[in-house]
Amino acid sequence: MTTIDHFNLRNFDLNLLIAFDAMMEELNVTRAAARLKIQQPAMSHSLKTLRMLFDDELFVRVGQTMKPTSRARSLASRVRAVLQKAEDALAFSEQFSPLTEQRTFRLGFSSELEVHLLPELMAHLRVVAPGVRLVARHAERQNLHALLNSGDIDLAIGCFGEQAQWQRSEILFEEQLACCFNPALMPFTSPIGQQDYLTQPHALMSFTGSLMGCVENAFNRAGASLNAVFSAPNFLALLSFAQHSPVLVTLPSRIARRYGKLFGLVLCPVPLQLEVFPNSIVWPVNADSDPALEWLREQIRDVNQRIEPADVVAH
DNA sequence: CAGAGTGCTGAGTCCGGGTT
DNA sequence: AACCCGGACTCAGCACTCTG
Repeated sequence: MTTIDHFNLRNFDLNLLIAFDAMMEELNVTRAAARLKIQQPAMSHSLKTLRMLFDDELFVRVGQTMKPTSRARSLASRVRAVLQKAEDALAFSEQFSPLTEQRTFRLGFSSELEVHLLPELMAHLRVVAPGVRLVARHAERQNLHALLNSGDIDLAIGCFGEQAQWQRSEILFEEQLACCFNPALMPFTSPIGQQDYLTQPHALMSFTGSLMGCVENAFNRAGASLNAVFSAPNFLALLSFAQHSPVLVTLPSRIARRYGKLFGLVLCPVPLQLEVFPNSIVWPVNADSDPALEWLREQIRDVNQRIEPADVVAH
């Protein structure tokens, strides 16, 4: 491999080569300037510098055109080759090959997505990328930034609220709430009326230690308050509780639909106009250029779409 | 008269010296 | 070693002059 004299290159403005190439293309200072999106005097200044550096006129005015000198003509092909190589180098990006890649991804999931999305995602990855391994971590609003910041996870999926400036995110799906109850223990049938919904005892998911958890603001904005008697960070505990007690469980509609029946519960829409909860893929900005993570985000979108194409609970 | 070249200016960047 | 500051330098644009 040949060495590069960085000191000499440091003192040579490589933009001058671009100006030279544009002049060779246009043979006109004004048009060459327009090509580089600069004003004609700036191009003229560059030409003056090039003339000084190469100790040659390079282009001489003959009537209405600028004729290249023999020195300029001999430089032209070499300058073009340099610029072409630079362009190729900048356009190059590392390719990611799912079938041959050996890599461990570390993903953060909110608790419901751990069971709802992760198994299907892993099953899918085993087929399309057999060399890929996955380490799942539990991620919630409270620890998301720390996990991403420390590099403990490559990306996270869930309902996390506002992202930091050094993070990127894309909405994967918008979640609605639904409720479940054991019809044998409750004095009504599905669909439940608003009055019953607001007065009956409730169990909710919460990661904050409060009874209402992250849905509290949504209910406040809807002008409603629930009679919350139980909260847990795990939806299985809520469903199991509702199986044995006369209580309403309000939780993400995907979870309610998929697991409610397993606990002998009936599903019904929440009889309130509540906002939706955006669930996003979140990753650090510095992972933007990683083709493997870009590929993984695409797989997550695909798997999510396959699991639940239309995530709607009818009101 | 169209287009190239020049002088001047402002904005941005670099760099070296002083200070903490 | 890190930070700050002021002077020097670079670059591009404006206004104008020059030239073929």
